[in-house]
Amino acid sequence: MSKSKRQGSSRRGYHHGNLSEALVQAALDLIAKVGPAGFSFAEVTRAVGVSPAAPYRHFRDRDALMADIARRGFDKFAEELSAAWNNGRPDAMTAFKAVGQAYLAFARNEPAYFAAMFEARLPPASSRELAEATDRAFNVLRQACEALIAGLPERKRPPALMMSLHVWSMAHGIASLFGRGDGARRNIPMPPEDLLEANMLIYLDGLGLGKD
Amino acid sequence: MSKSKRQGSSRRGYHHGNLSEALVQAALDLIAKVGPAGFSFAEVTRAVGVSPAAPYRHFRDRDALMADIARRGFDKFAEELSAAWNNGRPDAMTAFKAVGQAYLAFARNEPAYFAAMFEARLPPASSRELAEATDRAFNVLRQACEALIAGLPERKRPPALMMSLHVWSMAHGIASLFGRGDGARRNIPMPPEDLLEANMLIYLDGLGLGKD
DNA sequence: TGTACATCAGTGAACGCGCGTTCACTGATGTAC
DNA sequence: TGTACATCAGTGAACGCGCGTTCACTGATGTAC
Repeated sequence: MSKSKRQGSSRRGYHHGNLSEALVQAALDLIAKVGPAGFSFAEVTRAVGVSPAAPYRHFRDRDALMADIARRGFDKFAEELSAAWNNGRPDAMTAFKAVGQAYLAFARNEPAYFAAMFEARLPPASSRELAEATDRAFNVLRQACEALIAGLPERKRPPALMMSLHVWSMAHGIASLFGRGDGARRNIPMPPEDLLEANMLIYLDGLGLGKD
Repeated sequence: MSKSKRQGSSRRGYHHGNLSEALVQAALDLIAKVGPAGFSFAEVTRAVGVSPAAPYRHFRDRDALMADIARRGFDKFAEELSAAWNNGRPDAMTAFKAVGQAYLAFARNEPAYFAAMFEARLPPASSRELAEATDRAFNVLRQACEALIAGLPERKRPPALMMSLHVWSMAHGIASLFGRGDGARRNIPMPPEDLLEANMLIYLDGLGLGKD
C-alpha cells in the first residue's frame, strides 16, 4: 500500500511498456460487456491503471481508439477466414463450409470485435487502414466463391461478386441474429452452425453445386 | 419572447396533450442521427420543449422508453410484412417476394426503428409486449414459408421453422449490411433489393421451388 | 564506464459539460353536486 | 349554469456523477561522447 498502486499485473512502473496494447484489450473487455457505444475512455484507463490522460499519447481521441479496434478486428477476421479456407484444401466444398463456420466462430468467440466492426457506427471510411482490412476479409469470401463456381460450366456460373455478397449476408444474418457470444443473441432451438450449414447447402444446390 | 417558450408546434400550453407520443417521435429522430446508444433522455425533452422531468410521468426511465420504441417498431414491422404478404395473394411466390422486399423497405425507411429493434442492446426479454411484437413479426415470415412449401411433396418439404430462420437471416443480413437508411450502410454496386431477390430465388431453387 | 542531455511516456489536477433522476410545487382539467 | 375539489401532467431547481480533454509537469530511458 505504498504511493504506487499497481493494478494491472503487467504494469512495469512509471512507464507501462505496452500501453496501447493494454488499452485495446481493456476496451475489448468493456465492449463485450456494455457495447461499443457504452464504453468510456475513462473506464478503460481505470481498468489498465493509468491516469486518464495517458491514452492521448497513443490515440488522438476516443474515436481513434474505436477505429483501431475495428481495424484489428477485421485483420483478425481476415486471418481466421483465410486459415479456414486453407487455400481450398482438402477440396473447395469442404473449405468453403469451413469459412462459413469460421464466420460464426468469430462472432461467438469475439463478440467485442464483432460489435466494434459492425455496430460501432464509425464514421464511414473512418480510416484507410480500416477500409483495407475490411476488404481483405471480404476477399477471402470472394476467393472461396470463385474457386467453388470454377467447376460450373461457364454459362451456368453466377457472378462471383453477387455470390460473395450472398454468402456474406447469410453468414452475417445468422451470426448477428443468433450466433453472437454476447447478450444480443436471440435463442433458437438449434445451433447456429447447423442453421448456416443447411442454408449454405440449399443455396449451393440452387446454384447447381449440389451433391457432386 | 414572454415567459412561455413554445418550441414544438404541437405544444398546447401547460399540458402537452400527447407527450408520450411526442417523446417517442423525438427519440426516433435522435436515434436516426446518433444511434440507439447515443441519444439522451435530456436531449429528447429539449427537442419536445418540456422540462427534463416531464417524461417520468410516461416512462419509468430511459430504458423503458427504448423498450417501448422497439416494441412499436416490431408492431409496425409486423404490420408492414403482413400487408406485403397480403394473405398469399395473388399467389404464394409473388407474395413471398413482396415480404422480402418489405423487410428491406422497412430497414431503409425506418432506420431508427430498425436500430432500436436490433441494435439497442435491450435487456433480453425486456418486456412481454416487446417479445410478443417480435413474435408477431416473425410469424408473418413463418406463415409465408409454410404457404410456399405447401406445394411441395411432403417428403421434400423442409422444416418450416428452419426455412423461416433462413429467410429471416438472408433478409436481415442484406438489410443490415447494405440496405439501411442511415450512415451504417455499406456500398455495393447493385441495389440491395436485387441482391435479396436473387438470393431468395437461388435459395428457393435449392429447395425445389424453382420456376413452376 | 560515466555523465550530460534529449526524448519519451507517463502524472494528476483541473476545466466545463451534459447526464439521469428526485423533489416539492403548481397550473390545467374534469367531475360531482 | 356555477362552484368546490380531486386528479392529473406538467415545472424548474437541484443533486451528484462521470465524462473527454487540456495542461504544465516529471520520472524513466536511451544515446553521444
